[in-house]
Amino acid sequence: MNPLPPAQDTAPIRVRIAPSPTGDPHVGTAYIGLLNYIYARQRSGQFVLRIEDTDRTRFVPTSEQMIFDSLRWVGLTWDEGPDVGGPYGPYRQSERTAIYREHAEILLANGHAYRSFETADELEAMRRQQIAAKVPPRYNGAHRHLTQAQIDAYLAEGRPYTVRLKVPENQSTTFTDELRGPITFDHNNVDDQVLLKSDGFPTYHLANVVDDHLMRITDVIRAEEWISSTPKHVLLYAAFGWELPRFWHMPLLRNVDKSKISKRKNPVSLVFYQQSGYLPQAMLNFLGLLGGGMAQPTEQEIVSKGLNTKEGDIFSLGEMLEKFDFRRISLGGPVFDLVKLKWLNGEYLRKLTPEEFFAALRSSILSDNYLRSIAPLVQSRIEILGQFGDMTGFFFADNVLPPESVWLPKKRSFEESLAFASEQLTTLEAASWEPDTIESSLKALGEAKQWSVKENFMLLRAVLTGSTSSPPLLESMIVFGKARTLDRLRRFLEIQKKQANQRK
RNA sequence: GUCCCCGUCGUCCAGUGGUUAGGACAUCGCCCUUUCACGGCGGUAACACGGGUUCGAAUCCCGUCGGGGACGCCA
Repeated sequence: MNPLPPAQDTAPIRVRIAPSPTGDPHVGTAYIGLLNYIYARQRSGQFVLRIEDTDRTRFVPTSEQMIFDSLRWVGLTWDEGPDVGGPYGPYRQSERTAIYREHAEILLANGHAYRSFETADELEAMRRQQIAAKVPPRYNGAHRHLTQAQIDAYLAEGRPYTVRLKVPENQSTTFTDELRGPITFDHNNVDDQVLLKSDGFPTYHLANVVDDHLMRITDVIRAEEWISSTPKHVLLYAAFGWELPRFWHMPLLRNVDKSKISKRKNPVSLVFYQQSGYLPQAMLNFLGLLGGGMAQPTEQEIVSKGLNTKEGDIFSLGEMLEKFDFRRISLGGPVFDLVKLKWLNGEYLRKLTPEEFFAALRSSILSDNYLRSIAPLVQSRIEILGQFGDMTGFFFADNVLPPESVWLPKKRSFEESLAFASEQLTTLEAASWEPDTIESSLKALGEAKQWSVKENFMLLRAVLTGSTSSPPLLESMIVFGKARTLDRLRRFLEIQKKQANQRK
C-alpha cells in the first residue's frame, strides 16, 4: 500500500511531544522536547505538549505536574498544552476518549478494523507458545473473519472486546524517514494492532494518530524506538484518508553499555538532576551535544571570536536555535555520558560570578526549604551546631559508597544481602513517598523474606547514608527525595554487582 | 527467533572521493601551585572486517560481523 503524499510544505509547522505520566519526567523526554522545540522555533511553528495518559494501570497522579515543572526547569516552553490551553484541546488524552471511540467506529464501519473478543489471558498464553516455539509473537487473526452472526452473539453476551487494525495481507508499507530515507515493512511483520482496549481507552497508536491529525501536527519528531510501529500509523492515516506528517526518528539515548537508556544503569529522572545541583543550561547544552545537529565552529570562527577550542561544545539555547541543523543529526545512538555532563556543569558553574555562584547554592542544594526540612531531623541529637555537617553530610553528597564492613549485615551473605537490597529498591519504586507507606511496604518485604526490621532498615540506612548511625531513616528519605534515594540505591547495587563480577 | 535501524579514538562530535583523519570529555605526562582543583602545554588513542567501483576510498555499492530497537488490551 502506498502512503498518501506528505503534508503540504506550506502548512504552518506544528510539532509536539507526548509524554506519558507514569513516573518521574525522563531525560529522554527533555531530549526529544528540546529537538521539537528547536524545530518549531526555527520555523516559526508551534510546539505542543500533549499528555498521553491512556494507560490507567501505569498512571501516576503526581507525574503530570512534575513533567511540566521539569521541562520548564530546563528552559522549554510550549505554545499549547493542558496547562496553557490552546485551540486544539483538550491536550490530555484521557479527556478525549469520546473522540477515539468515534474514530474507532469509523474504522469498524469502513472495514479497516474489526472486533476481537479474546481475553488478555488467552492472548498472553498464545504469545508464550509462540515464543517457546521460536516464532515471532503475533496475533493469529482468529477473529478477523468472524461472521456477523458470531459478532452479534458475542455482543449480545456482553463479551468485552478490543478493536484491532485490519492490516492488509500480502502487501507492504513504505514511508519516508526524513533522516534515513524510505523504510519498508512487509505486512507479514505488521501485527493487527489493538487500537481500542476493552476498557474503552485507546492504545497509543490510535490516540497518537488521531490527535496528531486533529492537532494539525506536520512533523512527528520522536525517538527511534517508534520506527517499527510507524507502518501501523501510516496505515491508520490511510484508513482515515488523512495526509501523512513527516517522520523524524531521533537516535535513542544510551547507557554506557550502549543499551537503551534506563534507570537501572543511569539516572534518568530530571528531578534527580535538578535536586542534585545540575544547572538547567548545562543539561540543555549537553542534550544539544548528543546526536550532532550543532555544527562545530569553523577555524575562522575560533580565530575571529577568540574561542577556546573546547567552547565549540559550549552553547546556549539561543545558539542552538541559530545553528542547529536537523540534517546534520547522526544516527548512531549517543551514550548519555555523565562524566561529560559533569564537566559541562562545572564549566557553567565556574563561569558564574562569586555572587551568582552563591545564589546558585542558596537556591538549590542549600536552599532555606531544604535546610529547614533537614534541621528538625538533627536537633534532638545535636550538641553543638558544628556537628550539623557530620550528621547530614549524606544529604549533600553526590556519592555515598559505604564499605562492606558498614553495609553488610553480620549474619548475612553478600549475595543474599544484595538480593534483598534489590528487593528493597523494587519495593521503594512502587511506594508512594510518605513515611507510613514506605515503612509498611518495607516491613512487609522484610517479613516475606525473613529479614528482621533491624537488619532491613540498617541495610538501607547504610546504603543511603554511608553509616550505621544517622538521622531518622524514613524522614531522611522523604527529605532527600524519591529520585535521589532510588538512584543512590541503584548505583550501590550496580557497583556491588560489578565488583562481584570482577572477583569471579 | 523475525523484522527494522545503526557502525570514525574508551565517550560525544568533525570529516561527504585525494587530510600527517580534526576537536571536546576521559586518560597519561609536564608546567603552574603549600594540597586538591582550576588553568596552560604535550602524549596515547579510531575509520569493524572482506570484496568490489575508481588513477585514488573513512567517504559510493555488496556481503559478513558487531551493536541497538521493535515484536503488549505500555507508551
